[in-house]
Amino acid sequence: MFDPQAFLDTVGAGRLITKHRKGARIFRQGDPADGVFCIQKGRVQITIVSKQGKEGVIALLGAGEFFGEGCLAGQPQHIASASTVVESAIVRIEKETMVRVLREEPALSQMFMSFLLSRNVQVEADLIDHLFNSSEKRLARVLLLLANIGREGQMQTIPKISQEILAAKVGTTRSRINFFMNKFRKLGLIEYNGTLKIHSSLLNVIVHD
Amino acid sequence: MFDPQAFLDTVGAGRLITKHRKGARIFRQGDPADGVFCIQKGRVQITIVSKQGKEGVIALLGAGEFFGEGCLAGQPQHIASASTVVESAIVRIEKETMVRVLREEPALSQMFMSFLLSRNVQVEADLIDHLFNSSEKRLARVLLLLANIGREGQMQTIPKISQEILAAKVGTTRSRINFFMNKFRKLGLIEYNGTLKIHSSLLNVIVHD
DNA sequence: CCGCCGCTGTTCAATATTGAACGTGGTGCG
DNA sequence: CGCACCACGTTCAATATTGAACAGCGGCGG
Repeated sequence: MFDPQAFLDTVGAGRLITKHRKGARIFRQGDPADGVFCIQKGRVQITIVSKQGKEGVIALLGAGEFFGEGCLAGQPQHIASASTVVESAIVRIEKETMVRVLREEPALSQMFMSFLLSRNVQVEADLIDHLFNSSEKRLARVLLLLANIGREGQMQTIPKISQEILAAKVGTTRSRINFFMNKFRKLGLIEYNGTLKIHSSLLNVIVHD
Repeated sequence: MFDPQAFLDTVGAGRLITKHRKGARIFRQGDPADGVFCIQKGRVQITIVSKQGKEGVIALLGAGEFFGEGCLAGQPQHIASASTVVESAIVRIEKETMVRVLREEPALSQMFMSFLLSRNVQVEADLIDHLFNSSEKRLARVLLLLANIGREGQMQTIPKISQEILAAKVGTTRSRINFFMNKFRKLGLIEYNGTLKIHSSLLNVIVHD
C-alpha cells in the first residue's frame, strides 16, 4: 500500500533520519512547524493539551505514516505534541524539500495523497465514534484498534498502555477507564495482569445496538 | 486559496454539473462510491446515521470544497449521506477521471492536496473539540463557525437551521441544544425570532478557561 | 376554517460522567 | 532496607446528559 523506503530514497538531501528511545519528544505543541515527519519504524503518539491542562491523544501512528503535515496547510506552529511510545526511527523532511518533492515527483505525490486520504477516513471515524458512542464503546474501539495494528483474527497481546493514556485517547477520565476495564475483564472480554490481551469477543460491545 | 473554476475547466469530459434545490440528496450512506463531488455554489451537509437511528452531521461544506473523496481511498460505498442545505450547483467527477486528472495535472493535484490538508485540520479540530469541550462550548463553536462561513468581524445572520440539525452536529440531544440556545439568548450572546444572529461575544463562551 | 405536521419551549426522573479522595502494591534508588 | 513514586483499584457526592413526555405555535393543504 505505502512504501516509505521508496519515498525516502527519492527525497535525497533535506531529510534527517533519527533514532529515538521510547518516550522521546519529537516536537511540542507551539513549536514552529517547518518539517514533515515519517515513521520508518516504531510507534508515535500525537497529543494535545487543553487550556484546562487535560491531555488528549489525537492519533496513534505506526510505520509508514506521516505526522506534522499541518505545516503544509500553512500552520505556522504545531498544534499538538509528538512523542514515541516505543523505540522508533523517524525521518524528518524539511517543509521546502517536501513541497518540492511533492511537486516534482508525481508518484510520491500519489503516495502522500493516499496517506492523507486514509488519515482523513481515520479521523472522521474517530469523530463519528465520539458523535455516537458512549465512552464504554469508545474504549472498546480503541482497544480493538490497538490490537489490530498487528492484524490477526483471534486474540492479541498489547504492548502495555497506561489507563491514563487510554483515558486521554478515549476522551474521558481515568476512573471511567478503570471502571470499564474491570467490567470487560469480569466479562472475559479482555485479560490482564502484566500483559493486556484483547479477545475478539470485545467486538460485541460495539455492535451491541 | 482554491479556485474551483480553474479546476473544473481542466477536467474536461467525465464531469457533470447539476443544480440542486435546497434539501436535495446528492447521495446516500451505502450507495456505491465512484465519484468525487465539488461544490461550485451553495452549501452541502454530510450526515451519517448510527445503528440506533441517531443522526450526526460530520461536515458542513461551502463553495470550493470537495466531498465523496473517500472513494479515492478505496471506500467501495459512501459511509455518509450528502444533501444540500441551500440551492446549490454541484459538479460530479468520475472516480477514474479524478484519478487521471490528479496524475496528469500537477497543479490540480496540488490544489486537491491543499484541500485535503485543510480538511484534515478541520476534522482534527472537530475531534479535539469533542475530546475537550462540553456540549455547551461545542454548540458555541458550531454557531461561530456557521457565522464565519460568510466571514466578518461583528455580528452575523445565519440562514436558519433547526435545533435538530444543530443537535446532530454538536453530538447531543435537542433538549440540550434548546437549553443552551435559550441560555445564550438570555445572556445576549445570540438573538433569534425568525432569523438567527450570532454576536461575536459568543466567543467568550469558548475561551472561558 | 380545521386538522395535521414540523419545530420550539419546558419539564423531569433516570442515567452517565466527572473530579477528587484514599488505599494498595510494585519498582527503582539512595 | 526505607522511601518516593507510579499506576491501579475503589468509593462517592456533585454535576451533566439523556430520553421521553407534553404544550404551544405557525404554516399549509383540503
